[in-house]
Amino acid sequence: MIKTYADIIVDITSEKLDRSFQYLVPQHLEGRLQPGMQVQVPFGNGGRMIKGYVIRVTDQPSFDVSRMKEIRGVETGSNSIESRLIALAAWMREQYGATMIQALKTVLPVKQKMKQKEKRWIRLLLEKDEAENQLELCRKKHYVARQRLLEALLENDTISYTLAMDKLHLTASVIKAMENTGMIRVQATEVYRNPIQTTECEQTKALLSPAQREVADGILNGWRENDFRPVVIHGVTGSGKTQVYMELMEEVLNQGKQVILLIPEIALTYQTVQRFYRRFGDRISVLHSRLSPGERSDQFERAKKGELQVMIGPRSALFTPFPNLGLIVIDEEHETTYQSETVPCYHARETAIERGNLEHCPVVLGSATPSVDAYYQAQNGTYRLFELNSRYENRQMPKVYSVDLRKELKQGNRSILSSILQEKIEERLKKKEQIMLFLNRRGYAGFFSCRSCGTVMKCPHCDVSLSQHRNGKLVCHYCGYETRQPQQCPVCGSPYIGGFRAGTQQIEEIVKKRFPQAKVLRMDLDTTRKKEGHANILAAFANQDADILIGTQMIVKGHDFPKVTLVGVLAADLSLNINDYRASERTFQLLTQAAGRAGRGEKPGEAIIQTYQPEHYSIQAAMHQDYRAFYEEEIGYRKLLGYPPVSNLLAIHGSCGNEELLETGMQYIKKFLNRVDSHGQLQIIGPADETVSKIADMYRKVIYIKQEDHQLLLRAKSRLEQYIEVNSGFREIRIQLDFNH
DNA sequence: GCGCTCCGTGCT
DNA sequence: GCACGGAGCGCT
Repeated sequence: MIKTYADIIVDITSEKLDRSFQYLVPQHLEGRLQPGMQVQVPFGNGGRMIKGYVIRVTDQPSFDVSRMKEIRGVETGSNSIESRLIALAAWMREQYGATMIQALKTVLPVKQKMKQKEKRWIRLLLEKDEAENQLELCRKKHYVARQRLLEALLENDTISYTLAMDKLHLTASVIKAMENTGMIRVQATEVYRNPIQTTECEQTKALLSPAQREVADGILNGWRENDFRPVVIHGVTGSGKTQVYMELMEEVLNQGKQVILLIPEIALTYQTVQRFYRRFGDRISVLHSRLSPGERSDQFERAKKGELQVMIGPRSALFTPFPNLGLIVIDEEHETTYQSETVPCYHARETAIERGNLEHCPVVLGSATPSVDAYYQAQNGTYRLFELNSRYENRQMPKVYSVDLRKELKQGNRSILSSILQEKIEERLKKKEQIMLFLNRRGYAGFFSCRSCGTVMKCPHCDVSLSQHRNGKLVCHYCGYETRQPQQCPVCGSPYIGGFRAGTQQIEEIVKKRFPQAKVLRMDLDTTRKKEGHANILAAFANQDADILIGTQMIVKGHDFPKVTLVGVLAADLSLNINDYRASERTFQLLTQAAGRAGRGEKPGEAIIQTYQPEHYSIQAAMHQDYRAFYEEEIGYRKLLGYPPVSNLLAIHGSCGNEELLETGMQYIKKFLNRVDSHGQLQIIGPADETVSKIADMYRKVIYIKQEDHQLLLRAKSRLEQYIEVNSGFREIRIQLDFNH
């Protein structure tokens, strides 16, 4: 019989203990222990019993067995929210190649490191006039300390204890004495701050259209028949998916369960939240990136205690510790922001589905342009598919035209605005309707180059070109390197050196020059940097303080401007040229979403897509607003080349300051993989330079492995992880594994 | 997080 | 020479 060992994370919130400890598995627990289970283990010199969570069971000890202690017992009610979330973290670790600690940190609420020094408050117990009498009394008796405190309390009936001590120079004895007289009370309440501030609101309930009703009923009927497969709602832009979500949420809430609603951060605006608030009242709370870790964990704490029923937020809201989770909704499921950029690089959609599995709760994915991954699963029956094919109240879909910029150039128009677009803008301005101009900046850097020899100014630390900023500086977007704009080419000395014009600022200038009568707003990183800048611009445009809104991707996400009847996409195909198998998918989604901004009010809308590749299928499909056509074309291409979702793709990213060391390291990995893969089942590609081959002086290389069988790939991944851990040669190289990203 | 060790301080 | 206590270490 082989002995088994368990890696345990102890339940002590301290940076120092943020790693696993290995324990012996006693005979009676052998084979019964599962990751995520809660156990009792002796810890520390005193052998004091504490809670721990199993994160891995293995038959290979990685610690001196003679010094190892034994697991004492399994928690009987080992089904707490925490253990379910830890099981989710274990899955994330396995799936996305992270350490358990990294996974746990993303999943569990950040408990405050400062041992929540119970913040104490002093509260005035007296009525105002009575307090003033007391104050007068203190003045007479020259009780200066009491006087100061009363004055402060009259202004603000609760003040923090520490503030009273420091600012008002009081001593504990004074406060104690006053507390004994019954004038004040010292209390240690935790004050939760609800990030939503709103006025009283009636709980409104919009009637569903027949199409929405049908979708909602279809989904609910499935649940009643215990069909808990994930659901994809493919609803065209403006079809009112939100109302369907609300209907489903209502049903789940009525069963006494809780709901998580994920929204891309960029769409998480006051208006969106208000809509849900109006329907569900203060049972909801919102997470967003501006919340401090403390405020965030407050919200999680409230959710755990059952004070909240609905959590709305970006991908991190997925880990809300609801005791009885009944539904997870992911709006705009195709959005790239659901992919985490930091380790573990989890995808909220996949992780939500796993959490759904663990908690037996359904997951609903909604989008006007479903991700190819989700739609593929819906096609093969793993997910259920529902469609909303027309807009709410039968509003018309926008008419979409494409303009071939090559022809435009032949006809002598060198402007970024095609003649048709200029005409249409003119027309809308006359009719006092609004226009959105969308610049697809993905894959584009505002580079600065020499017109004579073609030298492009590059960052000395990264393999990217520098972008030109208005302040006369060139900036690297990867490492923040800055330099003055040179007056002449550093290579050939030519004075004809300058920025490649295509940024939003330049477009703003061009548009202002061409349409001097129009009021123009620009939304990009520069204009939204200020706090609330983002919301201010959107509000101004919604108020019709401007005729034209110019911006990058951030203007196309989910905003509803009823007066917009024309959307112009200035250079549709910039994102087609990036080196990524999802480039076509991203382009199609962006174009469809952008076009979908037009005609959301009473008047029908139009969209103009300017492109150099009008024949490309993702542009064709976006023009005809035909998702199916796009999907069929795209899935064929993915099948042919072995990309997800048809096949699985594991990326092994390596980065290192020493290029040679990196190359040999990556070659070793390749050799190892070839050894493991004795049957030649893995398709190993690389090592090759990353698209950006150097960032902040760290060279970057990548190996891709393609394999249809997910399990087979997972096995190769864990073998590789062990190999890297054991071989000290990899200490200098940062290796990051990434699944289907 | 908590008990244990180590070392400085101060008293005998 | 020893008792006390604060800081910091390590826990499987």
